[in-house]
Amino acid sequence: MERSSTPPGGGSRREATRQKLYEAAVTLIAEQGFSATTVDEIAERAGVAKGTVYYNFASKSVLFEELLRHGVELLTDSLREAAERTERDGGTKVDALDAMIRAGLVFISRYPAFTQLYVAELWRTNRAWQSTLMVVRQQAVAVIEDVLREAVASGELSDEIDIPLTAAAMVGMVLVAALDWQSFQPERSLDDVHSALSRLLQGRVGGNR
Amino acid sequence: MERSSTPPGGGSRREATRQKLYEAAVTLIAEQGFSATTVDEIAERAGVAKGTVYYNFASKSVLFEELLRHGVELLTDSLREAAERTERDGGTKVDALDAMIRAGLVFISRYPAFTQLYVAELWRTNRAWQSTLMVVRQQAVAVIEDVLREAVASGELSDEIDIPLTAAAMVGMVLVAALDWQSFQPERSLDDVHSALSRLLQGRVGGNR
DNA sequence: GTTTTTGCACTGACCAGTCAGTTCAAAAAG
DNA sequence: CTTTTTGAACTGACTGGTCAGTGCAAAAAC
Repeated sequence: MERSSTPPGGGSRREATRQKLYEAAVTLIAEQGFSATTVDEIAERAGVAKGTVYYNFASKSVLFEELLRHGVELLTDSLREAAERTERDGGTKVDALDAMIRAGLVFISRYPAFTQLYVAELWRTNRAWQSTLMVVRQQAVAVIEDVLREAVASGELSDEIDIPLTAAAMVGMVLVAALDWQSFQPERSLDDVHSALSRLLQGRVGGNR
Repeated sequence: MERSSTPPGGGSRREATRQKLYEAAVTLIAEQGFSATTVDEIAERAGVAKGTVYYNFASKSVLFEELLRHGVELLTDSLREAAERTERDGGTKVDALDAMIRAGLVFISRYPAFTQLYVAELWRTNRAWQSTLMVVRQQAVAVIEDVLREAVASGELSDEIDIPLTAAAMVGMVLVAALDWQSFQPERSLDDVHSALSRLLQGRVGGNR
């Protein structure tokens, strides 16, 4: 049983296998959806035997759930980090929001398949991993809501804004713009996309009254 | 042997069956996804035999494609109508955008399942109905882009805005805010949600510079 | 006005194929 | 030696699609 020497990452052998399975699963499920993706396909794409999948994960859906948790954790960390960095650098709260938008775009362009898959599952009901999804969603949205709340507290934003709705709208703005960017005009630069969204957020589109 | 005579409802018997199948399919697929939804389930929910599904549609995916076409047509008409009505009433282009946001919200609250399903499929690749989806997406986005373009032409909006990206961002804003509204705080009124989004569009959130 | 025919719309049992998950002996890796 | 992986065979439930047959109301025939 050939094995490709020591995995570059440094983790245990098992962890490396898990990672390969995540990567295989995420692209396949993003393309085809969870149900249409077979365990055989995942194993093949990852270059392991089917038995290995079941040695590492209890079931197909457990693999998927852990994938979701893993991915959203990356996103949440990245958003939080962006906000904190801005804070340290003496930026305003609005600057922090802007930095989070950029961080969101960076994340989506780095992990487009994960994003796709997440969006496709988020608003479904009656699925096994529904609760996992809710928890994980709340973690990510909370980061944005926190910054919005601070911005209101500091008087930077009007206290008339609706925090959860505004957060959701911002997520949607970034998500859809980024997915469209990736799918339909991938030649555009990240800065391009970011500046279009900044302009929208900062009210240089709709005219003010 | 003439068939034509119209049964009570108004449409032919066949059309009524098709409608029932659409309704059954849209909720099931929104909940579970395309592949996880069986033709047996669709038939049962619609109260017809499985054979009837295949009598009316060539295949499961054809049923789904026609469903997509049908739904997006409703949306597109509604958006266009909102924009035209505003125009007739002497509103500005920005007013038209605002009216379209409202029309979007109304549509989503009326057909949440369809919206869910559409979002879940839109960015997938390698699926049979990919091309249908693209066509239908373009129809809807074009309506928004047209109004944005007119607003720029009339000087109402800066000509520095990126039309396709701004349109995508607006779609995302409405989509995600509305889905979150439906899923997580359904008690909110449409006006509530609409005013939060208006505020965002019209730059009363991010502070101006 | 009664009987017969026609064909659309629908039915549901059935089939051939697919897939998640299991099993396990053996081999590789460490 | 222990942990991990392999790989192939197997199971049993499930699924998309098929097809011979039914019901029925309008049309045709008488």
